[in-house]
Amino acid sequence: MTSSRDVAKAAGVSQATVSRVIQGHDNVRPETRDRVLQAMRATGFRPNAQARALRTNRSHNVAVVVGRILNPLYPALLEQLGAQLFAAGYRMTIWEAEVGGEEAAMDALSQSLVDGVILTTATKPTPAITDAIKANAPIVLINRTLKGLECQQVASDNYRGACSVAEHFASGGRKRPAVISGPKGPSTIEQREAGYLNKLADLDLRVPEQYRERVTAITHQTGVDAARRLLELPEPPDAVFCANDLIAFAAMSALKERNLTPGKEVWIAGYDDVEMASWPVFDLTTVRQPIGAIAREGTRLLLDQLNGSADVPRTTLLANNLIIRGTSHRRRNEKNKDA
Amino acid sequence: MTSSRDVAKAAGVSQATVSRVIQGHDNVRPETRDRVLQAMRATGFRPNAQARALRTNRSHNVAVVVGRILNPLYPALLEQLGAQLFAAGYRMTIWEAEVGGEEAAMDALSQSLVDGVILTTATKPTPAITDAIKANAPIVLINRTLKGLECQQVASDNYRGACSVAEHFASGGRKRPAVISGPKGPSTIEQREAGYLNKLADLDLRVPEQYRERVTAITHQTGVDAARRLLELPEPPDAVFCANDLIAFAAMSALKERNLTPGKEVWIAGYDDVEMASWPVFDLTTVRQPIGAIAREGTRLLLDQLNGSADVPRTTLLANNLIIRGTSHRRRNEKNKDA
DNA sequence: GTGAAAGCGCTAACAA
DNA sequence: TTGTTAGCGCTTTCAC
Repeated sequence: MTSSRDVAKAAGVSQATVSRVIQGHDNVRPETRDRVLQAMRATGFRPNAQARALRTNRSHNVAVVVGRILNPLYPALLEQLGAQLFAAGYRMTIWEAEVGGEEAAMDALSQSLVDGVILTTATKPTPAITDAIKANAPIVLINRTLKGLECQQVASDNYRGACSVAEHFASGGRKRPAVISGPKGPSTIEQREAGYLNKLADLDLRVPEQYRERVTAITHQTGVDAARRLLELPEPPDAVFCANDLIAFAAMSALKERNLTPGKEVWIAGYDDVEMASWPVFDLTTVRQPIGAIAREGTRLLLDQLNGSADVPRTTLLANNLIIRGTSHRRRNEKNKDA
Repeated sequence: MTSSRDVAKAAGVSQATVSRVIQGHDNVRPETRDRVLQAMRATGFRPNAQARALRTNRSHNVAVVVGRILNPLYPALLEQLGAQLFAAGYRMTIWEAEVGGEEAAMDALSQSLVDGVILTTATKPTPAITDAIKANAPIVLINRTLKGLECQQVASDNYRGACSVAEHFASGGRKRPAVISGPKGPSTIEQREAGYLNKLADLDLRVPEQYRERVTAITHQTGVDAARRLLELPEPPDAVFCANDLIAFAAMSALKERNLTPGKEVWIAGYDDVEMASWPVFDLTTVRQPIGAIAREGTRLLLDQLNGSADVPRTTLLANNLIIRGTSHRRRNEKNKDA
């Protein structure tokens, strides 16, 4: 490993000058700079990032904490986050919450391994989180929000997104709407459930207890089971809103078992608009989250904080879009009703 | 930020002793150790990982380079890799090859930012890769292999896996097998195609040119298009082997368009056995890759190299398993034929 | 415009 | 068992 000292020797300058060239300072005579660059190339020099990080107390590394990375929403989110951070000169390290990644990320923060943390799946304000935020550490919550936490939070408006599903069901003449919700905890799930049920109530559609299913873990199997329970009822629902697309796909499996066609006897709607939702086999009505915008805004807020230009902490909610596809169909003369 | 020096002062010992306690050396009197630990807690001390990394020249960080993270195979692979590395005391940074991540990861390696690199989607020996390997840098290729590269490589045996599909098709009485292959380059794709075609030839089943489709990018749409072209032929194939599960799902979409049932008129097989393949809606015959074993073996080889106990570079191929599901069905009396 | 010198927070000889 | 000391490779005053 050649160091800046070696380069200095080779170029016949001081090590400090090499450092200036590395950083692109303009107070170096062009001729000198060229000589140094030459020497760098000749020696195959690469500045040691650890040393720089130690000196500047900046690692240019951001930790992103995710939940089960197998949910296709997260890869999409990560891709966006990675691109945003990369563009800003940061690297992204990924930490899985399920295996203690959340605490580990906070640890990394206090060890100066990462400059900031983006939490995408925070479900409760653990001591690790609240302590760090109290210490004014650069932490941003995206996707899921947490009430009463004094930090920047960015999510999509899951409540209103779910409302739009309720309206869609109602305007489509659905009389027995049901819901398959997810685990208690994640704000996303809770708000979708609340938005859907409240809006339906506004529209004079009560959702009885037996039409309210809940999976405790988001897997295909649990989704299928929940949907089966609904379909086995004496009077099955004629529309099912699912906590997310994965559950909706599972519900479609359950319909298929009974030779029911989504969009005919039973309408189905999901949430997220993961890529698969648009595949012809699924053609799923769902609510699209502005993943790109969430990632962009979250990154921006974190970088602002790192640059000291932090705004006052607030929760930003971005608008969602109902995407109507084949699993729910409005009759033609109703098209104007819900403009 | 409190440093080890602060702790030393608080505990009334030298900074070196604090360092010993941090590292768990046993040549510290228990009483002294306790005093130091006490002081650590009191001051909220966290050792600075950058400083340690600079000193030891070990970052305990491994870069994993992936391709399009949206292919569900990669999240699964990453999850396994992350768990393995975490268990060994390493963190994982993820780099996307598509946005220059491969070069960037090599850069990070030469900057001592990461201790090693795991490439999951290497398609050709770029100068960055070959130079690094020539310099004996800790680099391991998994999933995709590269001929003639002097480093540890771990993959599943895609050639033989594809052979088993060919045998399955043949023993099921398929007469007009086709293939939808993927982009040229990735060893996985090429070997699947070769294994399938060669084995079919062995079995006296030639695959004519018009039965050999190829998508240039792995997306649902390109897969649908390729499958359509096959189905529009005067005499369409009665079995299609797809480069991976994503393409197979797309082929199923194309069948559905024409009201064909996968497993009846046309058999479909994929590759990877991503989670969705087992969903009732797909119920896809496919070849399961031993993702866990690949991750485990790849991690082991990298860590060996980091510990100086490196073996001679070789390419390890792990066995794959044909998973027969609903998109291909053998008649009962043929069940024994291909034991 | 350039160099000398101090030091980021830690590890690891070496001494005692 | 503990302390002293010398750096790891860089950035950043402060002189000149």
